[in-house]
Amino acid sequence: MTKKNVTYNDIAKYTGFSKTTVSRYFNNPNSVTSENRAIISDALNTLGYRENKVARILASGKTEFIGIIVPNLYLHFYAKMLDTLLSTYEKYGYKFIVFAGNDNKDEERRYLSELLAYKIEGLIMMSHTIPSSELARCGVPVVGIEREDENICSVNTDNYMGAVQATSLLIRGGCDHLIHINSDIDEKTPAYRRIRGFRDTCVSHRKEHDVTLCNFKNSYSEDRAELEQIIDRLEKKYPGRKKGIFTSSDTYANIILNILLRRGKAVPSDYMLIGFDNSPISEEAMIPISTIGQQSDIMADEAMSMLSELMEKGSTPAAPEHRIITPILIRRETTD
Amino acid sequence: MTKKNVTYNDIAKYTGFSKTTVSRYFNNPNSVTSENRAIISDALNTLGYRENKVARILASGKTEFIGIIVPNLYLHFYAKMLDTLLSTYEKYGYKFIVFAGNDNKDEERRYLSELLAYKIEGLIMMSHTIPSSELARCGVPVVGIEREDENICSVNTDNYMGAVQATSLLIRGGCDHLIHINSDIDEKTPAYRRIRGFRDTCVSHRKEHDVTLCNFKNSYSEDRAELEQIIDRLEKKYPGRKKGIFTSSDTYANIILNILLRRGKAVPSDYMLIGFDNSPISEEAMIPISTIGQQSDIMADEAMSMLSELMEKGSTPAAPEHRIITPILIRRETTD
DNA sequence: TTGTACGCGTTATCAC
DNA sequence: GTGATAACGCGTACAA
Repeated sequence: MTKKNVTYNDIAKYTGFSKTTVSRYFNNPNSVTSENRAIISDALNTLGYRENKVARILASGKTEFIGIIVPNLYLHFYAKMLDTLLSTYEKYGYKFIVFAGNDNKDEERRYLSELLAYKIEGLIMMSHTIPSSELARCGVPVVGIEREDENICSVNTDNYMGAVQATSLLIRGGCDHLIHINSDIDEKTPAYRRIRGFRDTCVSHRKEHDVTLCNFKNSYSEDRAELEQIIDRLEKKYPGRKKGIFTSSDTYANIILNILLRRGKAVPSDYMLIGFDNSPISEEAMIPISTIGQQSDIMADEAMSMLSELMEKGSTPAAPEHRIITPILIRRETTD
Repeated sequence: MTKKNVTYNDIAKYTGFSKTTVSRYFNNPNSVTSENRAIISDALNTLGYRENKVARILASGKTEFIGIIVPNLYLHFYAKMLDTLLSTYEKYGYKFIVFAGNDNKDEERRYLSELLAYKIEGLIMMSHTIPSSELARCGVPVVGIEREDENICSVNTDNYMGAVQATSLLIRGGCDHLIHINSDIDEKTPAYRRIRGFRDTCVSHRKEHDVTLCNFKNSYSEDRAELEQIIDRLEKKYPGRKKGIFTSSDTYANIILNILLRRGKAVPSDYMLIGFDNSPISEEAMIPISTIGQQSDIMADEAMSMLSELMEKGSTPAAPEHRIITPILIRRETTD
């Protein structure tokens, strides 16, 4: 945009061919003599041509844009997910316009309409604020990841199974009392199934258990203070019993681990501990923390393959398809 | 794109106005009667008009696109930086097309040319593979963040000052022997100045010191193994001396902390420890780790204000401007 | 194999 | 305040 843009027209004039031939040089090279291809190629170089995909979009109707809205990128899960999604460029060729909507519904609506104005061909939605009923009406294929997905296609971790695996591991480890700590989430979010998986497993094994829902602030000191109180209560209420704690995120598991170690508790003999996400902290903790690993590479790939299918078809499916990815149990030192 | 797109033409026919008036409704509303505005507004709703910015780009020449290439998003620094950059949408209105180039020069070149094809108005470059000499010739304003920046504008942390602060803290803490651990980086990268800052501070205080450059793999187990050996050597070489370790990243500081605690060393009395980045791990570690905090919010804002200035002017400045952001010393329990 | 003519949806420049 | 008309850069029938 600095100087004048070189266009097909310039190349055409310079070479004596028509714009059409220049266009064909790019889109259907075989229909141009190899000699003429060389001539055009030279002209492109000497004139310093730069392709303009914006014009191509207008003519062809294909933008090759996919919109992504993430809640944030300081939580490792979203960062990792976005990283993996961006890497699919090599395979699918779609370009990504990315927004981070910090849990603000109106902002995210603006992001969405901005994306639609740029004629994205598909949307990958990881934020929670806009209900799927609304997303389903936006006119482009949408795939949700780990969010409420009643009316849209989605890719989710098998949260229920993840919780079952985690809880079973604690039971096998000989814990007398099981605790699940989660934030106070909506029943419609996929992560809610972790609570169900925990409860069901405890019940079917006739294990004493608690579910504690907290109002986490995503601030280390505040969340730590809250978890300190929870540990206090547990110590008082169930003294001497071997406890197994399953948290909804590795971050909380790590905070609890730090609290326990500072109090001189033995992990895993007094307390067993398992988190969720396989985020770096789980591996880097003082005692490496067992966790449930979401397979973000597979999830990203499924999301993209699903989305590209939807974009091919053009029509939205009658019933939204939900793909469930089984998580992986990662056993480390807090349970073994 | 699902059905037929509603365009200005449709609105014009429906209302009896011309396309021009419809355009003015959006771009210069005051030049249209409020009654006619109402009529157009109704038509837009009933026909279900959706603006098409791609067409606007072609006509106006302004894409409002900024390209971002990050090396990856699993390192917290990049994720946080991207998060903050994306948030500037509220202030500047630019949309971001994002690529993650995994340290592959040819891939990143393709990303760059793809971005140029979409007529980005500016580029924010956080990857290291493409030399700034090449970036300077790409035809759009470029701002680099924490990378080699000889020929481009940039925003960097004052790495030298950060290292001076960190080293001084260790010295004030009474350490006898100082160690700096870094990866084997190029002298041209901003982070190299951490090494200089460490050395200069040690020399001016006449402190015994070592600089150890490692070949880190970004794998916990491998890096931990390497750091174990380094601690072994230190223990043998300088037994009984109080050691102060300054690492180039919080991740390494945390690994070292874990190693030391497992070996029964006392932190901060036997060893003092300070990292770099103020990443979550520094706060979440068993003993909260002192660190040098890069002010990523300020850096992102400077990068954007700089880039928007460059984009306004249109011309590249004769000499690239380098903005330096002073980092913040964060004192936690590994030094106090 | 190559060229002509038109369309994509908007903005800009004139007129009125 | 409003309307023709020509760009913007490229793709694509259709014709040659």
